[in-house]
Amino acid sequence: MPDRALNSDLLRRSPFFAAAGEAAMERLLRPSFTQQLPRSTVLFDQGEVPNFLHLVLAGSVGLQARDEAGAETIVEIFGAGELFLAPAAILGLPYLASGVTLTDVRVLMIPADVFREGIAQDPALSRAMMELLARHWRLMVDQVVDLKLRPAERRVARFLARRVPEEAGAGAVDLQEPRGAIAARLGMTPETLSRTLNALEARGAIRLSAKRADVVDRALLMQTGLR
Amino acid sequence: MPDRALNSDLLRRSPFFAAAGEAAMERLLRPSFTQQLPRSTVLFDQGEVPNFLHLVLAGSVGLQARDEAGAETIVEIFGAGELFLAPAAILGLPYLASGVTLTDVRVLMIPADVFREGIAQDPALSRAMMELLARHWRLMVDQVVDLKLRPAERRVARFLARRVPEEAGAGAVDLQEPRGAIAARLGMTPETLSRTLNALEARGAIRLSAKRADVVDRALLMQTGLR
DNA sequence: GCTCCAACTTGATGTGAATCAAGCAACCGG
DNA sequence: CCGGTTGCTTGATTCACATCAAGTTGGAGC
Repeated sequence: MPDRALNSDLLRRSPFFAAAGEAAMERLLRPSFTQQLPRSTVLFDQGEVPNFLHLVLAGSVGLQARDEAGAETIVEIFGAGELFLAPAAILGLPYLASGVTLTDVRVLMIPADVFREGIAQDPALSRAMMELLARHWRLMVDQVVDLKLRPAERRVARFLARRVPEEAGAGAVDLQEPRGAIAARLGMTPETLSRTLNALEARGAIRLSAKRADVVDRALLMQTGLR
Repeated sequence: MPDRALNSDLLRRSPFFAAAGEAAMERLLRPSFTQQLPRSTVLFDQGEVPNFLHLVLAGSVGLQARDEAGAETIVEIFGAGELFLAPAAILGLPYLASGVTLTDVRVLMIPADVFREGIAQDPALSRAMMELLARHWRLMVDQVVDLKLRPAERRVARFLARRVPEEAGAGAVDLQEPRGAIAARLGMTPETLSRTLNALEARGAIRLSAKRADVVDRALLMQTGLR
């Protein structure tokens, strides 16, 4: 099956499975299955106990948290190749956020018990897991710093820049996920995001088209004078 | 040495060593040593490569991040019994924040290489580490939700409430660390923190004295109508 | 094609918290 | 005891961003 081959190629490339090794990958994959889901599907709900780990094969998934008043936000967006296990699976605690598809999505569903057995027995897998957790912790630290120190325009600029290959001076950034989701991830309203993107375009740093933003000048985008 | 006995008791109680087991604890502790440091000491600096893991024995330590413009904030505050290894040690990457003592502090310094060997060889330790990372990830998720959804007064209320035993209706919260540090941890200025604490006192939820806040009415403090 | 609805943008106004600017207590060394 | 520094509070003002309120655009369904 060509599709299956394509998937396993993506998996092998993912930093997680690269570190875990073929054996662990084989072991986790055997009892797993993929699912094709339309946008706005709830993968799991805040408060549930995890039965699966999710690995995004295509599209993107948002971690959506709801506070006591019912207000919602997106904590993080995970794209193709990312395993986002919500450490809930490790701790055996209820999710503290929901998983919602932000685009049409293909996900690999890995049974949580198989995974738990795996990390108990396979040191390479457990090592890979630790590295994944460490990286994810750092992502969140970075976001906290972003929210505390940087104004909206700068957050948007960084968000776009991070999606362009490091060394490239320019590149296209897909914005397939709804504006509202991106805005929530960045801690602002859709209105503010819209205005900010326009401002960056006016500055000549990006060019907007339908579902993408073309980074024209990375240096300009990241310019520190940027408010 | 009575001091040593006291420490090891604290250590045994810490969720990390409780999970890691006596053997791992013994192994990590042998090559470690403690240090007594005055307030405002830098334990390690953003950008450095980690040589030690730190376990707070007394006092509190702040994870302080600096952005490109030189502005600073406190990402998290760690208190007695907490191992805060900045996953840098696992990944072997430079710290993305500095560690600064917010009070007089006693810390246990665990050599990073001993720790790395430990997690490679001892499954119980590696398991404990994973759980620690998972818990820390959740702390950061919680903080992101806080910053995105809750106004200043509510953040302060939650911060105070989290420091009172769950089931207790009232209790004293130590505010030993400088106001500026607490404000930064909460993503606000010292001025705003000061005003907010006054507002909570006016509301009758807390009573302020020198270096502490007495939670008088936990329910009132966490009241959802609270702006 | 036209209609309807959701997603997004654009504009006008409001506001929570930052900033700016004094005060004021506690603490230190002399 | 006293001048100076440091940390905190209090008050006046400003501003970045949210909120509220129309547009506008683009599909999806018929």
